[in-house]
Amino acid sequence: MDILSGLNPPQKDAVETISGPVLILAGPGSGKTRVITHRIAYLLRVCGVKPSHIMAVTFTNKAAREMKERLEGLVSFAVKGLTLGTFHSICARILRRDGKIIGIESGFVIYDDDDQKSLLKRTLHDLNLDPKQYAPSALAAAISAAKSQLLTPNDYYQRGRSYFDEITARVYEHYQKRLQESNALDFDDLLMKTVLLFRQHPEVLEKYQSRYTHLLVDEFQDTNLVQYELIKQLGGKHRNVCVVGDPDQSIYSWRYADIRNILSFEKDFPDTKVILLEQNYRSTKTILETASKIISANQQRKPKKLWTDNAPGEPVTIVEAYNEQEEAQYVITEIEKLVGRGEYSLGDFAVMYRTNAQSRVLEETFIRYGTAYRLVAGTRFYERKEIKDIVAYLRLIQNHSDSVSLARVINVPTRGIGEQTQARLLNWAKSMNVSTYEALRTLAQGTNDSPFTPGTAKQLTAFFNVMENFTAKSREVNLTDLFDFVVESLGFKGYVFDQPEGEERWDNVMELRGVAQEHNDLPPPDGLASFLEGVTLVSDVDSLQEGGSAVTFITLHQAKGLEFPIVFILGMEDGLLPHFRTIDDPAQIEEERRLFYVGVTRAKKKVYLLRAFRRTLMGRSSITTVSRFLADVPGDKTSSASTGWHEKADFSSALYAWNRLSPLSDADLMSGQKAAPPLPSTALPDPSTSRTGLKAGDRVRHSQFGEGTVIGLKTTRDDTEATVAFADIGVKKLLLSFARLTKVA
DNA sequence: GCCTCTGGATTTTTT
DNA sequence: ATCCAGAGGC
Repeated sequence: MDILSGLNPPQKDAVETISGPVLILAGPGSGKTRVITHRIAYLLRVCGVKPSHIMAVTFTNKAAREMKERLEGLVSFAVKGLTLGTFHSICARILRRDGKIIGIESGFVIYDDDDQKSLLKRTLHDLNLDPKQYAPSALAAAISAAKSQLLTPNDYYQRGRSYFDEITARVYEHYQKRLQESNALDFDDLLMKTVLLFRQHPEVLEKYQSRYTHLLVDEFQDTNLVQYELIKQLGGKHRNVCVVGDPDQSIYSWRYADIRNILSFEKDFPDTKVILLEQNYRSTKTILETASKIISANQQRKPKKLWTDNAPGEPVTIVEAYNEQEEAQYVITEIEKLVGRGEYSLGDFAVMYRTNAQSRVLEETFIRYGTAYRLVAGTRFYERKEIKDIVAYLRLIQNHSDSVSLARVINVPTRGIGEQTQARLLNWAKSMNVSTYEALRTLAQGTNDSPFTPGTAKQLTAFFNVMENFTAKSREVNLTDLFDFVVESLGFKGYVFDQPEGEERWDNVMELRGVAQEHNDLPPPDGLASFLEGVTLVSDVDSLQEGGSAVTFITLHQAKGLEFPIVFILGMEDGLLPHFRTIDDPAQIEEERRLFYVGVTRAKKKVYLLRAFRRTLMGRSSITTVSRFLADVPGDKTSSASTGWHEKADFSSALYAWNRLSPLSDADLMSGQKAAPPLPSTALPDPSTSRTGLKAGDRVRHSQFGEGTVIGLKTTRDDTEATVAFADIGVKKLLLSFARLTKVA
């Protein structure tokens, strides 16, 4: 049987044990993804299970997409009807179909963190609470914590101890009311409401339980209580539940993931078969042994014995740079050296770090050297204002109750509806006990009982008519036509162009149009719905395209599940890794160590661990402390390198003391003591090359615009903008982080 | 009602 | 260092 060939005995076991609960404990690089895809293929091809009876849950949409591709490669036909996605996207689907019974309209919108924050602010305002005293972010965290433990506002009242708990309970309750009014759910609601739906309506649960005869859950160590509850509910009938995880890679406890789910699983499913995948196929012996040493420093864990047949390979290189600029320079120099030898290409390298802020220096340095890179996250496309505005219009079209979107767009582009008017409108709607949108309708129908002057009433009515017009259109035409209609009716182009970097913003809008186009084959209302869902539930890694000719910059968290031939881990300093916010809690330190472990085990061939002697954080430069984790890295597996600043500085110890005492800037200290940076800053930005490996003159292809020639590249704060001349469309400026430009030979 | 300026906060990780 | 919210001027 070809589905089983090439698997080792425990892998084979994991694929073939399809009845009853299975817990697969899979070490890094042990072929976990392979096992999952083969298992599904086995179910389909050998056991004759229908795709529609299988649910597979992944951590990211990207993982889901890749799994589908690999699966289809294996079974060599298109798999239709399989339920495959993240917990969030699967729950959204369930609630759209069956949420009505617990008061969720199928057209609900999903509020992201930004929307959540807006709504919380309004809630605070309603409750006469000072947002300075009760930080919306802290309340959001508390509410999210509550929801992750299935606590309703009522439960919260009963648990409340401190004054802050009391406040939180009140805010939570009111916030939920506001969400309900807006027909909106936040991320945590997607999970929690699904569990509640199943609890309150066993007949609905029964429907799903019967349908899904086989359940698979990846990254089980990072599930929270609600997700685990869902697994128990859905798998409760057939009990063919297979969960795959690695406690040593649990790094999301701050998102209320709970390792104890692994222990609970064996208790809740007493006949669980446990399968260990311990052979590593990814890394060299040196890397695997180093990683094992690191993780065995954790007290709260079960020891396990990972092994590999791979060659010993090269030592782990530990580097001490002078500061973060030099740290980045070392990375580049090393990469250029290895690429120069022809052994590796840029796509083989990943640079990993604890905090997103660390990517900045990397970017600056890579831009200066003209080395191609790609940053995961950073520029979050969907967080741009012009994008959020359009999306808010589209959301409001789908769901007139969406108060956050309404508030966002009612005066965009400016139509003379200011804060006063908006506050008055909210109050008026409240007094009539209708939604804001319905209040507008009343006004438009010509009531003489409104609190507005005729002029203001006219403005509001105009806005209402615009929305009605959009809504009518949305029922008739496909998504891009609707998109164009909205954008044109609003005069959005002119509006956007009047703002700084207008052209760039406009091109972003056009990129969004390109995304909309992908939903065009669905009939009118569905296209909009599926587009909006995709827009909210995407994550940053989802857009990462592996390989290619650029170095990957990525946080340690995002790196989970990925692999690269060569990995650099930056900022091996106490305060960064482990992060200073975790340092007084041993449990959290252990999680930081797991994070480090995840980073190291991403590497196939070689690992570099870097630290800086001095580092500037939040505007303050100070001398660092070596990460305590380096003490766990076995000395016989490492080699040290230096960027040479010790030797170049003749009085390094004096310099050290001086640094401690003197408030002089880095520039003062470094003059004459350290090699000058390779290029003066006036040489940036280099117009002829970009971090994506494109240069002026290259032929490229764009999904919408067709083929064109790059005529210029400009690096902005967090992105590269390419100016491309397209044959049919003319000259366009495109953001490379988003526009999928492929080079044509 | 809208725009600009300034002081204050802010940075851990994300579906 | 950078971003955001609130205050004050037009």
